[in-house]
Amino acid sequence: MSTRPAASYHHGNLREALIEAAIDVARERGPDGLALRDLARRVGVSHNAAYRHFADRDALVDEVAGRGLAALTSAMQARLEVADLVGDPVLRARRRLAAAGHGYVDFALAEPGLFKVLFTSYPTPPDGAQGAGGAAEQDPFVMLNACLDDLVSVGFLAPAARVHAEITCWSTVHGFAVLHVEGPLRTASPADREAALVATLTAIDRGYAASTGAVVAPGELISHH
Amino acid sequence: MSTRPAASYHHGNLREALIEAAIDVARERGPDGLALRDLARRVGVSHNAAYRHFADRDALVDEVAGRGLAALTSAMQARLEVADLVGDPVLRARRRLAAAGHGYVDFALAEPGLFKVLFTSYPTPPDGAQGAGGAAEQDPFVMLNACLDDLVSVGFLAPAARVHAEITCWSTVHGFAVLHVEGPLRTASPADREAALVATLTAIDRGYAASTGAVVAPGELISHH
DNA sequence: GGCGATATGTGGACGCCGTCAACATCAGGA
DNA sequence: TCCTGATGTTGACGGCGTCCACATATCGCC
Repeated sequence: MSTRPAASYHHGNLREALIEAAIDVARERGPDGLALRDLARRVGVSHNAAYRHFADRDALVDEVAGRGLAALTSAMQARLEVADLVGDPVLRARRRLAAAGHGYVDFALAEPGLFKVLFTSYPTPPDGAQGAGGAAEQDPFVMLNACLDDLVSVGFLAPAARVHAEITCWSTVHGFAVLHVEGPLRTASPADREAALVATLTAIDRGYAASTGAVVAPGELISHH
Repeated sequence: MSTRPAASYHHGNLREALIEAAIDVARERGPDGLALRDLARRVGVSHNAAYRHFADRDALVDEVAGRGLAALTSAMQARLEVADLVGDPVLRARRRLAAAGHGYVDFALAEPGLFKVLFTSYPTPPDGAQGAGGAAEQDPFVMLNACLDDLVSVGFLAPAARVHAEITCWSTVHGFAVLHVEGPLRTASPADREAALVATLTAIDRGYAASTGAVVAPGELISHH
């Protein structure tokens, strides 16, 4: 009867039920609201039952973080795909970088709980990126590097300025997200937030244009929705 | 006997003792390691004694965050003062912005525990900055704005690019700190970290130079230690 | 078909934690 | 001197993560 994994034994497949409940709680209350006993109570099972599927609380949180990472990746990829519609290769590459950043921040603001959980156990990227196993190719960090490599190959970003650019871009976008999600700027209005984000993405674009002396026109970076 | 506030009554002045113990713990274990009962145990007083001086745990954490903010401010100010020694006004203004960012990141890496506590309760800046009360003038956000205004007045940063620049700079530097202190880049070597930070500060400088077409020479931004 | 190994879930206990309520003790002013 | 308020103590409650012993359902093997 391995064709029906659900609705068997005491609970069914409890592991997945726990994870789904954990995602719900994480979205509402963030990582600190995640409690094994509370989760067990919600699923209708007694405390300690979770220990048959997770070594400890951190293991469950890691699982939620993995799902959150996949969601973040999807959000970024959706943004990247609309940027791909641009005809001009240079503008397309520039829009792709801005889209990746925009998707990153939008996800953080749309799902603050998942975003916080995500960064309680994010895999260290420098090694995990080069795996041939396919899954790593959808990692946000890998996507960012691809965008930057594109910018170099179309001649918008100078190779010398490419060095450490992934750190700079990630830092900017991540800092913007953290400051607005749980930091001192969390009280900013959505309009101010969006304006500041566009200004920030534009500043990065302008800086990279300067590395090759490329000419940029104002307002062409952000797609007119 | 109000001239000797210490060494009186049951404990002396317990409030300060608790705060100092809390700072020690926060430096070692970060905000999650801060427990009222543990602190009381360390100070040699029974649990609940802290409730005569703090409304709840958050109030104590806020106090530690305040001390941490002062320490961050001092670290940044020390960096700013060495940048002030530069003769040329334009280079001085550029170095001041880089120094502010460098000091911010260095503090985060030198005191990761305090840095994390700091951002569990950081005051929202847009209003708190304009107080005439003197204390706000040493706020890091105010210092950053002053650096950016300097860049505009010496003609290095275009007024149009000044808009939202404080958000961009803060985001970049804060994201860099967070990613390296508690994030996915926490395993980076100190050498890589420093190189990436210099590259990031340089990228910001280059981008702002482009706003007015100012000419920059490579390597002149970071002071030769 | 039956039986034992294994996987899964239960109940209890321990020691943390924050917090509230009641009680004890000390300082200083009326 | 004695009362009042500030300060510290003891006890309790519920919640948490985690370990242990026990119960029960499932599956493989004979």
